[in-house]
Amino acid sequence: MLIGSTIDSKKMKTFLPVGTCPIRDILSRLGDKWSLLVLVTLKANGTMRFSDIHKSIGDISQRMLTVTLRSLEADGLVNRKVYPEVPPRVEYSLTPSADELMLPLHSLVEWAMKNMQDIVSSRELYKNKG
Amino acid sequence: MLIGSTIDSKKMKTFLPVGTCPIRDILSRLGDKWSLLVLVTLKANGTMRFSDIHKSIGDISQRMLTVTLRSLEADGLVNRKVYPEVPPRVEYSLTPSADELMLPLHSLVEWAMKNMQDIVSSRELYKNKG
DNA sequence: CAGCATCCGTGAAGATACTG
DNA sequence: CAGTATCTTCACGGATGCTG
Repeated sequence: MLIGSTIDSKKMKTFLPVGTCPIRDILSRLGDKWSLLVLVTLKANGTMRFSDIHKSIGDISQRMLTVTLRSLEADGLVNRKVYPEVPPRVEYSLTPSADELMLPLHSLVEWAMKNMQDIVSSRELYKNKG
Repeated sequence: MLIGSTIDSKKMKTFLPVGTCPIRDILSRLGDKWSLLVLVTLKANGTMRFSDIHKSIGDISQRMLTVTLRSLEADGLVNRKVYPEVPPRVEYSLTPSADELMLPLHSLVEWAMKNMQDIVSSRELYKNKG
């Protein structure tokens, strides 16, 4: 449940604006083009170097991988460890917080797998008629 | 787990591009600015009219509410029932598919509630130092 | 290797006005 | 009431080039 309150005469539940609602905030973060994919990649492979994540995902640009990793790091979802070597080495891994996130995410993924066909069919139907 | 395969010598798990991956597809849908909020609003209030949803959410534009509802309808997540009256009345409700979605979503929300403070703190910390 | 800087195109979304 | 139409803005993300 989002943070809601009952404010009008109809007893209708309403919700806080995005700036103060944790769910809207977090979902919009995770819902960007790459965050989720980076998290799942790190989950699947454990600690990874920048170039490995890049190769693993394939169609992400260097810039967007950097941006995404920085954002996840800022949110405390990934650890970033720099080794002062030449050539440089940077390793990324999930934080405990992100590990916890994987469980709800997993059930969401299961829902998606289960309902994927229906959604595709529904879209097709909607497109061809309305 | 996303749809992955082991392709290179490092046994690194890789993932399919967005067009063919149900999870990336669905998450990007749900991760847009308003879909989730509309779904949760409908879950909390049951069947609702257009204007009620509009009032309940508050800061969504008429246009974006229409766009979002159409998208959810196309995906088979909301029912749209039009009553041929004057003035017109249109009622929206969740489909069974969307109802199922609420469970994984709920655990995601719980994670968000639980970790919200840490995330905010982490962001603050990141901003002030790096 | 792991990035940062810069430029730029595109689509998402807001504001406003109008309608059956 | 429940939209549609149009215009505009702006941030996301891609491409490219450079660097410690």
